[in-house]
Amino acid sequence: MAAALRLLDDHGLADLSMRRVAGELGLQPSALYHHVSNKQQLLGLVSDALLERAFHPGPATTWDTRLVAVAAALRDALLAFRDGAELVASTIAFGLGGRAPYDALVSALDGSDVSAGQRPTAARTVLHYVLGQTLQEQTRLQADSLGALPTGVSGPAVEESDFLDGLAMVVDGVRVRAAAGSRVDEGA
Amino acid sequence: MAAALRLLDDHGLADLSMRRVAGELGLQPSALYHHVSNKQQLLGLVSDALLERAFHPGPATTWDTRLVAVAAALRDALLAFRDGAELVASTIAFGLGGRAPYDALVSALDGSDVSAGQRPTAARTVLHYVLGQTLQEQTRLQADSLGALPTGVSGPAVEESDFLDGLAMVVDGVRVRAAAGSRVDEGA
DNA sequence: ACCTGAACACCGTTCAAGT
DNA sequence: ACCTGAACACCGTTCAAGT
Repeated sequence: MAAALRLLDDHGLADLSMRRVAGELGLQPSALYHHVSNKQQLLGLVSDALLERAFHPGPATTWDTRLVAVAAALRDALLAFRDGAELVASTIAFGLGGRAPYDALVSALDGSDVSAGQRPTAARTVLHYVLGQTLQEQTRLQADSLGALPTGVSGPAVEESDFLDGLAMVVDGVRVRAAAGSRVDEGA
Repeated sequence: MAAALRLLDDHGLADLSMRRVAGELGLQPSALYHHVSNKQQLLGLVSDALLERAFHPGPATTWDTRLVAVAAALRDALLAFRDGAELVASTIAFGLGGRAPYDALVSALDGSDVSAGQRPTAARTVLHYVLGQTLQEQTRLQADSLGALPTGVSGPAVEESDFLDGLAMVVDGVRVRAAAGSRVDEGA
């Protein structure tokens, strides 16, 4: 995992091949198949290793600040490694890793008025937002670092506020459900 | 494009290689490089061709029903081709195609109280939700079609209601912004 | 303008064989 | 249990050469 993460961060996801990982370890490619049954599974393990090292949401008191904190921590983790968003998004989509972020989002809703039935929906929605937005961000950042000069010396991190704006919208959507839940309670 | 879409739908994205597309046309692989500068560009064109054939949102009167209609039409388009969600999501993420859905979402907000500055954010948020959710849905559908027996004869399209539930949450988030916009107007 | 033929530098995966 | 060596069936891309 250490070798794979080093390879990922130094050369990108495209170079994270079975042959290169094996080479990094001084092994033949076929040796990896004694520890993993195919490349997708290895990528799932690398994705989990990345999250273990970089995904550390801090504590927060209310459910909505917790949701924002988990989302921001996930974005930070994905941006901490080259192609991190692409790797984690794809392993999550194919269900071979990256369950920690989803679980953290569901836990963030503990003590909220969002009904138990709606929490998976809320968690998935926030997760899709963070993955999609961060993937696009990271792709653009890497395109810029290869592309033309920084024509506008464009200033720092225009993207972070974009991220937080969209995130606030999603959280507002969840809040509407929380309000509906508490109204039902009050009505009962 | 017709050959590529046939290949995609019959054999999946993994088999949509330059060599297979060329073979389908009775050409050498190198011949494709006279029409396209690399594989990513070709995938962008295939993605746009897919959307042209399958993405047809119907008309709707209010901005929020329009948003839902565009989102549902996009989901339908992605599900209409094998690996459609994966193809379109990746070309959109890398900025090589699939601009039509984003544009349609922005247009859907015409006449809403969402401010001009917030419309791109709202459109991106809905777009990320649809792509992420549909990718996960399609992946699971295809895993099921290969995997074990339908143990529960599980009933039709549990996923569609999941999709609509999450979509409603996102649209609620946008609605909060629309309400904020109209309140500003009333206040002035 | 459009295509062929051949080559370069890679892939993931399998499998017999070794220790 | 863990690994090597060799092979199979592929990749994307380049480039001289043809018409």
